[in-house]
Amino acid sequence: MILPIHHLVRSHMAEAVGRLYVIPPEDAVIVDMALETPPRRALGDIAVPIAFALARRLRKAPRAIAQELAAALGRIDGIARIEAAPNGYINFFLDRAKWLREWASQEYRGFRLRAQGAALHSREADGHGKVIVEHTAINPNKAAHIGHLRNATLGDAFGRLLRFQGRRVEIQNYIDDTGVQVADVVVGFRELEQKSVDDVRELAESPRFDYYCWDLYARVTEWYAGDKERLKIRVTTLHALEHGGNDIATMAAFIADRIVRCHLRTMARMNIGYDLLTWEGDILRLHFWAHAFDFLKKTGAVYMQTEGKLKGCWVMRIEEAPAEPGAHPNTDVAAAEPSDDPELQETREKVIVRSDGTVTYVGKDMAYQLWKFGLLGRDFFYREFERGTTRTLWSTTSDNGAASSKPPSFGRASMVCNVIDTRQSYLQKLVKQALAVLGYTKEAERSIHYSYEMVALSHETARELGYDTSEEADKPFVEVSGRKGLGVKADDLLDRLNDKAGTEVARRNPEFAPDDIRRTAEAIATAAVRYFMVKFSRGKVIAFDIDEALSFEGESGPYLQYATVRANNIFAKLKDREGLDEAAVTTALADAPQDALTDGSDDAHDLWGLVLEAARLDEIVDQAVRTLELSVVAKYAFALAQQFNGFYHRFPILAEDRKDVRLWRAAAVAFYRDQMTEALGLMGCAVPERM
RNA sequence: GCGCCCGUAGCUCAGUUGGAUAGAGCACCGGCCUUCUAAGUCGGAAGUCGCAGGUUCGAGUCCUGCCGGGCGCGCCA
Repeated sequence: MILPIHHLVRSHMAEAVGRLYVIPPEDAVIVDMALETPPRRALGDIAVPIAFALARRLRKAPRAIAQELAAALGRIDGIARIEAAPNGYINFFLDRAKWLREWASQEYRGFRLRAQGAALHSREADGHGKVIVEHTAINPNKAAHIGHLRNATLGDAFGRLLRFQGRRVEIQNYIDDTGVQVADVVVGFRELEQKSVDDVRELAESPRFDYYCWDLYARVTEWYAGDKERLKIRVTTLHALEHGGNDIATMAAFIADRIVRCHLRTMARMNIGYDLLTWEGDILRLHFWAHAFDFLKKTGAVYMQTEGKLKGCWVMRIEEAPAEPGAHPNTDVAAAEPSDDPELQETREKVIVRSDGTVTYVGKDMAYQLWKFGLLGRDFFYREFERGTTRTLWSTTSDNGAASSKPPSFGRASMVCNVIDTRQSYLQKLVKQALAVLGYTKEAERSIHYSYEMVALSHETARELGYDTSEEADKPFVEVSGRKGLGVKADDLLDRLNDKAGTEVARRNPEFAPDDIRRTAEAIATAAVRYFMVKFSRGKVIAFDIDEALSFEGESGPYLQYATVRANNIFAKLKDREGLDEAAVTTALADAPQDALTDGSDDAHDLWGLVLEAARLDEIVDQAVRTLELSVVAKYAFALAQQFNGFYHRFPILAEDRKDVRLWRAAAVAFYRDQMTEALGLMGCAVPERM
């Protein structure tokens, strides 16, 4: 695709700049050389604005520099022409026929796309090893809601992008099975419903056990609010849970297991899967924290506070944000000088171990993060949790007896991405800092908090769900609260989308069997949700509106699918009516005249424009990974689909009489279809055969 | 108080490491189905890019200050 060509252009430019102006390759002007895509094909395919950067240094007009460089570049294989634009850009025109022949060829399809990405990235020193992406991490005490869908969709897609780039990826789902939320549901069953472990087992056989717990959890929250004394029961439950070996712990373990299975089913509907479930209970039982604690104590990263409010706690000093060099001259002084204000002093210490000896949440997270990098010196045992058709889901275990003798290698990553909403930024920063304090600066750098904003509800949707929104009338959206049972359950949303898509599919395809309708509707529903979740930038609060999410029109997943199905239909018809398959089309390109691509007409530019845009997928993925911004993939795919639809309406293929024109158009569509399918795949969306 | 994020068309949002004429979707108005699926397409109307300075050949984008909104800063998780 386009990145290898970028590489080619870059290296030739660097050579020419070095030769003409005696500038070494490590100079910033060459290292930071930007490549752009000109706004119109008539202007070129790749633009280099380097003459602007050189203008000041050389005391010369950008235009003159561009002209000198363009002349100095000479011939480059795969580049048809190089032009200095009057405004100072250097524009490269690709050899259209050469590249389209290559990209549309059968050999280029499928695995070669990935192989190329892999080859490219092996050149990068960084990120050689495995990348762990942790996402989902839903408390296993109730059904998943739309907020969880945003997390899982982002995490899953991010993992797919990394794999596309040829990196090794391990997807982990962290299960907090010993936390307050699970304890609360246990309290609900025992105190509010007087249920035994066996009663709960029986109840879990009914469908949608997760929905049952959703309501129960909301009731428990209310029950606590009714009498604060009742919170003591939560504390004793929590202790029993952490201790293990009792009825409470048995019930909690059972609930967590069943709810996790519910979550896995929900996520499977979204094409989301995992490599490993990591259970907090296992971290506890295998004493990961004790090891991490020794480590932190030895290095002095945490120390016992002997006076003040935090007396008796093990604390970590919190580093103030380091001053940007030259940003604020005063900041360095302020940071270096210890404050005399005792209040301020205290805010700079974070409790890691409480005075009663129990470890805080962030402490456990530090131990977990150390394990992810293979720095803890301890490991879990592993067991198979579920065997799927394409991959086996593994789970940690602390029970050596239940462990598999030959598990794959987990952990020991060279980079770790934690997909967690932005409200946990502070804590994630602490985890990162702990690594740095321990001397693992490289690992600290490669601890990435993939943060994103929350999903709220639009006022209309909140009202539709029957919630009183008068309290938040002045806010632009209504916050989701799992505690109050407020929110849209993921499965409910998917059910509604399935129904709606099913109706539409049945209407358009009367010949479909019920099974075809169901399968197609599921693919459409999934694409609708997934696209909706990635199309916004991660830093934006989504005010979830049910009608907007249910829409199959405009900028939506189904639009992208539709624009791909159409392309496939062309080839289906070509084969049906004329027995002409894609391989025949692409081989015939070898000696087809190139006028349709290169005669300088608007039609030729439009044809090539579709091809070039489709070729940019690898560039877009690169940008998305670099900026942790998946919406660029969504926006790119949508724009590409729009471009194709415009092409589709203007340029017939089946009804085109000119043989060569027809061939080039078909080749362009084939390549577009491959790239679009790949792009949709990166977002976890399938392309139905018909829709 | 401190830290992070957001502010672009009526609404919801794009706008790449600063670069060629600020773009989409929805909603609104008007065309296009004997033609490769109208979940589509073409056209129209709609913007002091929150405000004020600054840096630059060039600022929606970078810097400073302010205004408005969100989130975080616990011996909760």
